[in-house]
Amino acid sequence: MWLKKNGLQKVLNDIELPIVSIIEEAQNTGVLVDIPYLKKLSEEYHKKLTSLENKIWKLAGGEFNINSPKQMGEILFDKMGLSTKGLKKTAGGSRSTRESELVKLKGEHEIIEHILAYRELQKLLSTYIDNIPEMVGKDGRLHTTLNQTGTTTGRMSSVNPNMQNIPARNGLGEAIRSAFVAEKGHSFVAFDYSQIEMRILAVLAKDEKLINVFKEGKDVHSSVASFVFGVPEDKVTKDMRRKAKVINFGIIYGMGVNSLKANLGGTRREAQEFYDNYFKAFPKIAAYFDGVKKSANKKGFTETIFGRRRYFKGITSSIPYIRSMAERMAINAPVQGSAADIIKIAMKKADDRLKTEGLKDKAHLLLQIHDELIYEVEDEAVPKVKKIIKEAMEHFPDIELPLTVNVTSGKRWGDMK
DNA sequence: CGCATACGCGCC
DNA sequence: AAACGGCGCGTTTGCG
Repeated sequence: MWLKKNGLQKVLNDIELPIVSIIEEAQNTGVLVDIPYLKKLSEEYHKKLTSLENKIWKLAGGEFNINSPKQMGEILFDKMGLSTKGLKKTAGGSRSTRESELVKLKGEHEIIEHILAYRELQKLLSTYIDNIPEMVGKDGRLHTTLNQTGTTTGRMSSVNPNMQNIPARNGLGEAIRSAFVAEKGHSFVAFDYSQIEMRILAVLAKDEKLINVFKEGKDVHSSVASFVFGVPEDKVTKDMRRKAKVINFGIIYGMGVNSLKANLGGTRREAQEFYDNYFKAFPKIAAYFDGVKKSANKKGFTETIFGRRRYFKGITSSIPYIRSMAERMAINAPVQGSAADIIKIAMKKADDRLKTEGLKDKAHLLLQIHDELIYEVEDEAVPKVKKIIKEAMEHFPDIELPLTVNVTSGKRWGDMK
């Protein structure tokens, strides 16, 4: 009754319920882990960690707990007298020692680079390398728990361990991903939506310019740069594209002028001008954001394309900080949530296709990582599976622009092409 | 001793 | 490079 009243029956029936068993299967399947590989990595990294620890203690002129931000602040700013000018405070009012602040001190003392290197290794060892082997089951596979309704926006989450935040970016991260391997005679096949949140923004805002960028298969950052800077596409410089990328990325999080300035560098004026030019180039997006805020303020919730709601506290607050935060959440929720809806629907469609094609026992879903599905597939079935799952994920005839899926495969998660 | 926070940091 | 939106988790620290 309550669901019907809130118009969420379809979200439950058409999106969530059909994937309950699919998620359960993925959990039961698990991911095969190369434990000896992790043990070797652990030894290697622990050696480096110890060496860095000694170097840091030497430069600091004494031993302390490098893992303690409190002690780190006292050493750097009190004992060693490094400048705190322009450094951010933590939420609790202490001098922050997070990476973004420490890099500002790189020129002041060589200890900084060693601290950053230590932090990176410590994080990888404690969270992943030394932890994961203990969680691997008797079957040699790691079985995460995927929380289907773990977030306010509609995304899933993953716990014990969180398989959605396994390192991916830097060189060391790749080394960790390589610990996850496909069964003999199988490969990983990964399908990821390209720029899905920008595409959803284009759809939600009904912005023909942005919709056309995707219809024509153009590079979204270069195209947006061309519109915002008012130059032809072949005159878009590297720096223009970089700036457009920052604003494209920030816009779906409800970014304001201040955070744009912080992220672009330069003066407030320049940031304001760039910000204004963006919304001048995309007036439909400005109008859409305005409408979302107004509607959230009036109704107390936002909706995704498929009717999933998120309710907000603070959207009517008179405290600017509280209200701005709620407004940023309100801007982001339909975008992030619609993407979550789409991939959940795609999970069901992909599963149906595997069944009708008789491939259900040759391809198993392992993970969903927000805009990406990862399967383990029998080698001989890989080409067929690539084709049909890509099709299933891209087939959204009611969405008025193409949803593009990139496909990669490999024997190790850290080595996908 | 266990538990809750603060902090920092991994992912999309 | 970081991180406005969304998460989970390890370590430290302070408290009961």
